[in-house]
Amino acid sequence: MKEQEKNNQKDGMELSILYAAEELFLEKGFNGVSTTEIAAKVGCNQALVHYYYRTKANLFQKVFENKLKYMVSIFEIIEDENLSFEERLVIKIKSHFDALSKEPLLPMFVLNEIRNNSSTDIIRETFRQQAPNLINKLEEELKIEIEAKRIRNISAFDLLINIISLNIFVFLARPIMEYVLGLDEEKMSEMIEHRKQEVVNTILNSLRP
Amino acid sequence: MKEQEKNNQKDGMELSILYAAEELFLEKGFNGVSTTEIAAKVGCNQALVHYYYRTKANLFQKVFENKLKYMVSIFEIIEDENLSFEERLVIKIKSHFDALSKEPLLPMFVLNEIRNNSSTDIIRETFRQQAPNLINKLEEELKIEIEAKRIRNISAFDLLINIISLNIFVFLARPIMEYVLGLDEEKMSEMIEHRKQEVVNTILNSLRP
DNA sequence: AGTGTTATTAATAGACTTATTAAACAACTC
DNA sequence: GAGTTGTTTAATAAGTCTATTAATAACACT
Repeated sequence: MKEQEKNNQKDGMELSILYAAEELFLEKGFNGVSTTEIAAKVGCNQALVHYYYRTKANLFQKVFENKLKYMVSIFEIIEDENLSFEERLVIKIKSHFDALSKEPLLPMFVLNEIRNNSSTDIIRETFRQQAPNLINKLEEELKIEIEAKRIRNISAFDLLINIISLNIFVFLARPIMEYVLGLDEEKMSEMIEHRKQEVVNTILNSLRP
Repeated sequence: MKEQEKNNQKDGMELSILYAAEELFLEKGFNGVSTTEIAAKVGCNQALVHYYYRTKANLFQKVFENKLKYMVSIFEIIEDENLSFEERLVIKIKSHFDALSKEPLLPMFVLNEIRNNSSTDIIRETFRQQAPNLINKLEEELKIEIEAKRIRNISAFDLLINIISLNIFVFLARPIMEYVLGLDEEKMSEMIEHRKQEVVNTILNSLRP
């Protein structure tokens, strides 16, 4: 509905299709969406989807690449040298969390499509490009802090996994929580905001020497 | 292959089908598996799947219920009154983690099928039966510890979420890690074992007052 | 206005899926 | 050994999905 008016008019049929596909794939995954459904959402003929993207897999790949890029870009955070390690860490955690808030379906989407081992190559490449850089940087920072006995001994890998685990979960489990806890939209975002702070507390506390 | 010989012979066609379905659904989800594929795995005619379970959805439901039961049963742990809170907590964390190790595909499976909002009723019921009981018990224990200033102030809900988040992630992200880090089977289980200890450390540390 | 190019649609082929049905088969009872 | 019951199979209806094709509409340019 919204996507339609946004881009249909002039330039945009190709993009409209991409955006509609994006939304649907995020919600239901590759197998859960048909090109017919995408066309219906855009309000165009189903053949048009194939006209622009040839195959469904092709279209999906485009969506997936975009999302994956966003997912890893989350971690590229501006480092402010004036701040302490702890202050920088808090910023990292919170901005990671906030980025997920903006795309709450992203974690499930990526994890699930990885399970379906579609497009493993893109994933491998994307992560291999980003992960080592990220970990090495963090490792250096940690070394200093650990040696100064300001935090306990922990590897960058473990710290990163801890942060990601804690940050991601609430978005993965959102549907469960909604009905198990019976939360409405508002209570839900309150809870999410609360979790953000709790993750920060947990991580910081867990790092004390 | 293994399932076939296990149960095909006498009593077992009905169960063979269930087990084959279980394995396939866990691996690929509802949409990713056809009754034809299930039959092929069992080595029987496709109509037989429907003979015993009428519909694919029906069969899936049976599998899902079983898995969901297992998932929540993980938390029903024998409480040893002689142990300290910390000791009991460590046991809980570790046995939760170990249970997941035995069914590493379970978290992804459950989370994903919840997203596809198939069978939301079963989920709601199952969790509503178990969750409050679990949380209340933990809440009581926590109260004592917090009042005695042995741990920081934290809600049972948050602690539970923290534990589950940290424990689950490594199984969700296993496929990613496998190729990103290039780990073989052995290195992988080493890493998993390492993570188990790291989760314990993180949780315990994070609870200190 | 006419011609060539691009965008869009309707129609449909071909592959697969679920589910049903009727018939073949096996096992067991009397 | 004929009949009854329950199990298994082959065949197939009905539907959906992807992808292609041929025909039409829209547009751009001279």
